[in-house]
Amino acid sequence: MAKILTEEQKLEKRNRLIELATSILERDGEAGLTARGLAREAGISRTTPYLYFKDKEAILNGIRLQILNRIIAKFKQVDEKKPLTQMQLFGEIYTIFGLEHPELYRLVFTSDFSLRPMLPELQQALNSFQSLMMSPMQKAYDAGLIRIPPDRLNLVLWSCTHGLLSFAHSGLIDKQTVLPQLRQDIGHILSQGFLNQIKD
Amino acid sequence: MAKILTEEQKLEKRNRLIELATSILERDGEAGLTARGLAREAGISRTTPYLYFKDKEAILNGIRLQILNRIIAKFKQVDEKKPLTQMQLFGEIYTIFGLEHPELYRLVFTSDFSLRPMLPELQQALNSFQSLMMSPMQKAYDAGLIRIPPDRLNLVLWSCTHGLLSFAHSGLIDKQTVLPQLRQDIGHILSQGFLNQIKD
DNA sequence: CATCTTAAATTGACGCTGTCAATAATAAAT
DNA sequence: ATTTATTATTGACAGCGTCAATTTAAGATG
Repeated sequence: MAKILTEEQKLEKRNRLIELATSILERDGEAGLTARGLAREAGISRTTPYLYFKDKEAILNGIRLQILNRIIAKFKQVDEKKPLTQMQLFGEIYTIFGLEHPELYRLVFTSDFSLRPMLPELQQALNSFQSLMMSPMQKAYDAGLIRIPPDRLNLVLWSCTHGLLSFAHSGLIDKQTVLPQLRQDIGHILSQGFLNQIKD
Repeated sequence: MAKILTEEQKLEKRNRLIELATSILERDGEAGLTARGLAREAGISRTTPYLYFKDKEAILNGIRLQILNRIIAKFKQVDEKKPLTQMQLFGEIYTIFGLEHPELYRLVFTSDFSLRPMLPELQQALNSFQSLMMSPMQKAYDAGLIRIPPDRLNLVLWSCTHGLLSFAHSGLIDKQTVLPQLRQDIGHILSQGFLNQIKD
């Protein structure tokens, strides 16, 4: 059809495909997301997606990247100074996203990156995400509000949250118990085990 | 070939297929487990598995059931009276299984049962697993060793463990950090937050 | 203007998958 | 020996990811 697409136009087309793929994923689940189906819904021919993506995995990586950036953007919108409150807000944002977008969450946080090494761009986005997630913990630790190193606290809270979300997605526990459980038990864990006693 | 197979013989064939499917799953991952490949390795024709399983999902359910029973059997081998030690042993058994058999673990504990209802047999096996997992907590609670209801404690510990395993499987954290992290932080959480102070 | 070049898109093809329907093979019953 | 019922196989279909060959059409060149 066309010739000489600006690099920008190419990226635009690629991004439109990623957006569409994301919505298909959310609607039909991972098994329902196919390169051919994506092309069909985009109104292009079967193999055209392969002009913009090396293979199906590249499409998935595109989605992963977009989702991570979405979450990062939400974190950055938080306007809150007290580190502990900020930490809690980050946790709620993360959890609510996981509850509202099970398929997207699963794609980002439960894929297997242990065989082929992770795409560098994705690795970098994950690093940004992680350090953003940990920043309030770091601040709290530096301020003496917490008596456990931030990376360890992060791992405890993150894995606990992730575990609950995973069970909720599996149907092993009720979705509605996730947030209350987290608020109650993480609050309990923090106040009893990890926080220094502060008078108000 | 044959006619009139004893119900027992049928089950035997079915179980042999499940065993084979399990080893394929462990070797090649979920994507590498196909009904046709299973038949190939079993030395039978393409569609013969469908005589013993309604569809591919039924094969997966067979594997899930077998694995759960394996874990349950390991729990039952534990010979330990002190409830807190028993609880810890159960946790280690669970975690080590998850570390050693990532594909099997994923199939059982991260599949999506939220769309179609879970197979009743599987639901029942899961219930057995859960109540076995919780039994030392229940005992500890009854004995006044713990000040949080067993179901809540179970959810905290289980989700934290599951989260770490899931991250290890994804490659987001190092496998070797899982057990130490659990021993350290769960121990910490328990002693600081959930256990009553006992003199020795 | 017409022609050439080249990037973009399409169609064809291959082997793989899950699964249904039709057929074959075989062991027991008559 | 023939019938019957059960186990197994083959054929077939649509869908998939993906590579190769082909078509399309926009800009460059004459």
